[in-house]
Amino acid sequence: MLRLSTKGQYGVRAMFEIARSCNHGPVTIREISERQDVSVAYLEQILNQLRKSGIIKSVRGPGGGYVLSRDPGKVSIGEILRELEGPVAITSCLDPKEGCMRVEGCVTHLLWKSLGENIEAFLNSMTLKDLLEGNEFISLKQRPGQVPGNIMAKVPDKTKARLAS
Amino acid sequence: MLRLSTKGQYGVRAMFEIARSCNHGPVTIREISERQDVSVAYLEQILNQLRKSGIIKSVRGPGGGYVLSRDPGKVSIGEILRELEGPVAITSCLDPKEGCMRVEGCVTHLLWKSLGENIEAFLNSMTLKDLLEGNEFISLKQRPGQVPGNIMAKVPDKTKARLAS
DNA sequence: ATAATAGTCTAGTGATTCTGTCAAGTATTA
DNA sequence: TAATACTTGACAGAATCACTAGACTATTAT
Ligand code: FES
Ligand code: FES
Repeated sequence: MLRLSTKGQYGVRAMFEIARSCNHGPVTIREISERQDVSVAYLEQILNQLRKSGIIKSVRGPGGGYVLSRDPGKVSIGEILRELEGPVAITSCLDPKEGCMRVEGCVTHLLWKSLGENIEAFLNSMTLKDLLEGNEFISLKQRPGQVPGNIMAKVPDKTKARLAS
Repeated sequence: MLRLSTKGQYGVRAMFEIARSCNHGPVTIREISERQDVSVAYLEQILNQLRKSGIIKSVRGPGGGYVLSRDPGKVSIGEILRELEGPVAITSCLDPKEGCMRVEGCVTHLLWKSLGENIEAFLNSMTLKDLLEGNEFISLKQRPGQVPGNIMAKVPDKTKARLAS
């Protein structure tokens, strides 16, 4: 349940690639495609949508590609996903475009609303910088009984190597 | 993004109706249908699935209907949804039935995993009893700056009346 | 017995959304 | 002017969703 579409997933992975090269000039769609195993044609769609929102900028012609408009620390995962898939809306009742006549007196409405707010807070608190640093597994909230632990403990060696390069 | 199917939503609302009458004998599908505006035929499917999981029991014949197998406080929303829609799986990579070859070295895998665990914890912490008491809007976690406040403050009068009866 | 009540089970179907592909075009640079 | 790269809109197959239909079984009251 609660699956994210591939569009959103690929979008975040593409943004990671752009963020990773933010000090090395623009990244081409082809490069992103090769590094993340997503077709060029599909990425075109996704990146275009993100460009229109102003989150990334494009450079045309030879040597061109995509660059971040902002600091990686200022781009949240929530923002990327909202642009590609619309706002979090667990139920149609909570979708600004739809709504519901039964909200008043509905026993579950606040439940879904609360869950949605939780998710949104999580996604907004996570940025591309966290992804670059391998911090993505730090939950927004530590539940009772859970201990933070060593930040790099769970990061695979492979990832460490890529991040170091 | 991240929409819950109507099946899950209706399932929780149906379970609420069964829980509400847990001291008044079985509830018929017809009653649930009328109180929650869901078709009898669709509810048949949903309740049958929940019955097979053992979460509710059925009584056939006149005067029959459905009853809870357990205390409302022992039935979590997570359990209901898991039964109807499978486990939380933000991405196919996290779905026990699918998986992914790229997990090692994938920069987003832990992000989605962490989000999924957060959601699951929220859903598991919420029970039918909370719904009956109108506590459903208490977020699992109070974020910094948020104050708990009066528990019944946001509950509509309509709901209060229904809960009192 | 039998009629009425109420749950059980299996299929199937139209609508929608998802997950892409394709092709023709525009802008920039060497 | 050729090569590189992004831009845009249309479209199509597959999968999932959100139900509906219909035939069947079990229980109780009369
Ligand atoms: S059914 Fe729409 S708010 Fe509950
Ligand atoms: S793509 Fe499957 S784990 Fe990241």
